[in-house]
Amino acid sequence: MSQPSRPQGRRRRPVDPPVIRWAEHRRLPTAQPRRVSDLDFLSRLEGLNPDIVIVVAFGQIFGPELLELPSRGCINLHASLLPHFRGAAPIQAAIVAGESVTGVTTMLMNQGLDTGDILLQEQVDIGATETAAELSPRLAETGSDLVVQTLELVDVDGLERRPQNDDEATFAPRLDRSDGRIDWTQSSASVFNRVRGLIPWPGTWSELRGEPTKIRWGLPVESSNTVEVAPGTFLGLEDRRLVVACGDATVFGVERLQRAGRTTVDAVAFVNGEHLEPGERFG
RNA sequence: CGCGGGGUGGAGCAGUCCGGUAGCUCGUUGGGCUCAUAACCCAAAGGUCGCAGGUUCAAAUCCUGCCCCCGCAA
Repeated sequence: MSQPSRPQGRRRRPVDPPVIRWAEHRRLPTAQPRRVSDLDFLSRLEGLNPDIVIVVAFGQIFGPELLELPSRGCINLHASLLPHFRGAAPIQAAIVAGESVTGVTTMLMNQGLDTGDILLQEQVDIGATETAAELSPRLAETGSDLVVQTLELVDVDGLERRPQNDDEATFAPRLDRSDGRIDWTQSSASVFNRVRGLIPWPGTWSELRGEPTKIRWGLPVESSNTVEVAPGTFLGLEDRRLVVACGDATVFGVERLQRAGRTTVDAVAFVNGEHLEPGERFG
């Protein structure tokens, strides 16, 4: 069961979610309810008389009828160490926040947003330069193991449920394109966390000469030029990096960037092609 | 038929509206300068202007068709 197939890509063709393709390939029954509260869908599910329902990255809110349908409840795998980073984008939020550790959690679902009692939890380290694109599959791997463990414990009634401490809750709301806008007044470390946390989507960008320019990759660099200039100011090319002033007297070295409609290029090519001069500002 | 941008020496781009010798910043090669250099100076090589057809005395530029890449959108 997954979300309805939605138009995707440049041609706007409806594309089946991967889970649906996987299941159909194996001749397994599928369902793609527009809303899980649909009566048709609920009655179909009821007919299966499920013991348990496993939910991973599904994106729809479950109503009480559905939550109470399986005899042993609905279990959700969430890609964070709850109660931290409740919500739609926990992986990205952990990186953007500069965390060095995150993890996966299985919980017994209730009506709140990722507020159910915790069943099992496992930590996963975040690499110092790791991107969300790299961390996601690692969490998926650990998470799938955790789901299996959880089910094994359910089988022998060996699960303990631990309520979440709501006072420690933080939130990771659904991302959109505006989250990718770089705030150069932040430190270069924060800029870096955003750049790597939002790969591959929505990506980070900044305005240059009135047009959005994607900042594909870069690193905080040593400040050889601590002069007081406005954040976002292009300081020059250093070590093949496009050096931009950030907050707290730090500087960020952009390595790859992309203008709208153009391909991604390295910093040297960008400066050559755009005839970018020191003093120009990103914003 | 979702909206839009692009394809020009090895790289990134300008030139296309308004047809008339292929241009810029780099890179490469050779030479010079220097204690030395990725710095500086001089010179050179390197391009079927995505493909095909059409219009024209003349097409990167105008017209038609096709191929490929990308941004937005999810």
